[in-house]
Amino acid sequence: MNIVKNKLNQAGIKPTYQRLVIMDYLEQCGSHPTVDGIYENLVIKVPTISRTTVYNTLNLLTAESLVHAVTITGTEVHYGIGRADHHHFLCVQCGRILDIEVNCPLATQVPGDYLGHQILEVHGYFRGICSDCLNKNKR
Amino acid sequence: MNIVKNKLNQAGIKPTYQRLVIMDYLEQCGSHPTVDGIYENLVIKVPTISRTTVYNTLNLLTAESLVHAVTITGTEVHYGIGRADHHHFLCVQCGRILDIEVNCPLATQVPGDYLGHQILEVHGYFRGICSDCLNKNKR
DNA sequence: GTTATTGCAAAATATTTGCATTATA
DNA sequence: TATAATGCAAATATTTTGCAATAAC
Repeated sequence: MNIVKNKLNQAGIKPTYQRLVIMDYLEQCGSHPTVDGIYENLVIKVPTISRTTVYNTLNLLTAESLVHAVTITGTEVHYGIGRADHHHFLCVQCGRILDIEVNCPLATQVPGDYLGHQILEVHGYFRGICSDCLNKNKR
Repeated sequence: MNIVKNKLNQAGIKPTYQRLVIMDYLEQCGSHPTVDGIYENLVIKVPTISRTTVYNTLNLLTAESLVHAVTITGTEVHYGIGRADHHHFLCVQCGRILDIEVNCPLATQVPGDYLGHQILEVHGYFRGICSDCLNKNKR
């Protein structure tokens, strides 16, 4: 929890209790939860927490690049720890989002130039069926 | 307009007047409009058209791969003509979405395998400032 | 003429905003 | 204690759904 506090301090973000638990949950859960997923998990331990604060906090943390937003489903936004210096895989069967590493020619030189356009970010969204679901389907 | 009609017929989709004008608009407009953008443009010429029909039609055309959905903004869904066999660039200044061609190692072998996960689709989302906006900024 | 499509209204879902209360440094 | 963050309620935005009227072949 102190590590999380330091991260917020270093980014110049006031480490309130709510921000600490939200950031800590993101680090611990090991997946890419939605606002509602985060809220539903935290409200058990912190009954006074509100969806508004979860929204506020994630917008702030995203702006400061402590977390990244994943819009691969097209419905709710999912959030992950750290900058989006990797890509994302959505399992269309179980809905899980996995981090994946790919060397995309343009991703490796961001920020870069493409036909006169200045590229600042690259997000690779991969859709398919994860290995767990493939195994379940075989049985 | 007859070309559009043939496309729908070939896909086994009944070519109603609404579907024809929606598909035709997508082909003609040369950009990636939202449902609302399509609706607002068409309702001038076709006052009886409804948002529901635009939603219905785009969901159908997407399922049949005649159009592709672009979720790069994280808010509304944008739509483009044809399969998503290319990637997309969002200008964060003017909001325009451009098609771009990139040879991503994984994209070139879709469907493919990545660490046991079966990849069916790849969507590359690039964010930055388009050449037009860069030029405007210089002046 | 039968079946599928359209379009209205309402519902469902996701996110933002206004503002009074509360907690932080 | 002054300022910023929280959290409730309401508003906004996007998309889906139920169903009666309509159009397609």
